Amino acid sequence: MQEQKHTTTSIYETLRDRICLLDYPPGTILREAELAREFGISRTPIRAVLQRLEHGSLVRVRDGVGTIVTDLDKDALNDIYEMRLKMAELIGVLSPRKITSDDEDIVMELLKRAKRLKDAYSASEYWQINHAQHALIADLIGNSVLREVWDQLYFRSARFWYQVASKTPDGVAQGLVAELSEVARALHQRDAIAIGYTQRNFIAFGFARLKLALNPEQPIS
Amino acid sequence: MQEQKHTTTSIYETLRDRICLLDYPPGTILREAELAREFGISRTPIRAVLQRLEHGSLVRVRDGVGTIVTDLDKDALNDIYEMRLKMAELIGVLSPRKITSDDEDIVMELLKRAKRLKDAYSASEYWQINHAQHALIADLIGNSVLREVWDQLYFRSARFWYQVASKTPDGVAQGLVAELSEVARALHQRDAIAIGYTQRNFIAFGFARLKLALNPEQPIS
DNA sequence: ATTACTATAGATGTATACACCTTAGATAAA
DNA sequence: TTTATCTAAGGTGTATACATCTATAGTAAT
Repeated sequence: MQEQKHTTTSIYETLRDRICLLDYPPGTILREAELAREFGISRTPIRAVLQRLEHGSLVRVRDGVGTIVTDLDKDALNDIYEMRLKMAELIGVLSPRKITSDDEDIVMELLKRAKRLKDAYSASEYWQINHAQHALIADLIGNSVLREVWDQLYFRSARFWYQVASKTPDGVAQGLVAELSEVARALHQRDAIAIGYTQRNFIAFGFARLKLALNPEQPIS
Repeated sequence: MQEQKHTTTSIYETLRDRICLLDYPPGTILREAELAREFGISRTPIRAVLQRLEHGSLVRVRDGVGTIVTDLDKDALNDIYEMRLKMAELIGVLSPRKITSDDEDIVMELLKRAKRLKDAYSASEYWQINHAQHALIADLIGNSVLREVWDQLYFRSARFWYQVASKTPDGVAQGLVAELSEVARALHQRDAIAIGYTQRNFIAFGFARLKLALNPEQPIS
């Protein structure tokens, strides 16, 4: 179909984003032959990509059936968020890299975009800003292992958070502005620990909203 | 060669252990065709195994060259141990599973074996006891994400520790007895947090010995 | 009507031929 | 002697045919 511009990494990112953006909702069955046709390559490199996605717990490959986009039960969701909270606290502790004024510039630009988002919400724009913020903070992490874990957990939880976001756009846009404002302040003070705690708090906030959205019948007991 | 008893998972574990036990030292080049011949299968499933090992950072696949067993520079080693210390502290915090008397029985058995090891050292026996202890503690971890990270970091650092162990067998055998004794006491008191802190301390102790072994010229400043 | 079995369609798993990439050694020019 | 280039050997990457597994729908027996 396409002009062979695809590399395995780009295909990986494409499929990962489709899963995170719920183009492939949980339970979707991906077929290797179908994907191979779409990207104009054979099944072999597609299989490598799917194995990589499986390693990130985004899909499960089942012999004779297909590659199924994973779902998260309440326990798994709890485990992921519990860990994200703890990892956030480590960001500023494990020898982060030095914060520069370039970092400030980037986050100020994102803040502008987020403020515009409050007036005119766009799901894809929200996603992109979120992504850019994540990339910025991940880049501050000095410890390579922590960065890997931080990254994986972000993509593992993204789509469930995104599901909530699309339901209450006003609230999340406002939340994003608040988050970026705090990050901007912390960057200005060159305070990496504050960055981590900011992340911790907004992850906790997001988790609370997520639980509320998933159990709408149960008020906070 | 073999009678096709191999499954991809068993081959993965075989190669992983060969790397950890330094049968394949860092820098070793693994060739897909060679491995395929050894296990009596084609290159295709071998490639899947090697990709899995690459995800665990035990090898790097280089086009046109081969699959190279990774080495660790000082920074990477630091990052891994820094994280292991922090993960250990979380073991007892993130809702561990209930400790039973079965756990006690297992560790007491391991302790007996470790004590015998002090008289007659055997590298493979040391390795097996260490493995069993790791499996026992990993099984106590309630949070599935933490368990994954804990597991991966264990295998990622194992061979470097093992390298030191083979040089000073007496010290490590004695250290293993001390570690298992503390674990036994913590298990007896049903104190999961103590388990985590015990692990943290022995990891720190091991890291100090590791650094000493890697920089023998530099005394502790 | 229900249940157990069977056949079949379609998916992933595997084997293999070929394409492309990397590197070392040979070779020729300076 | 040194250096630059070329060539060939041997590695991983890809395409494709075939083997095997799974689930479903149809069919026959109870």
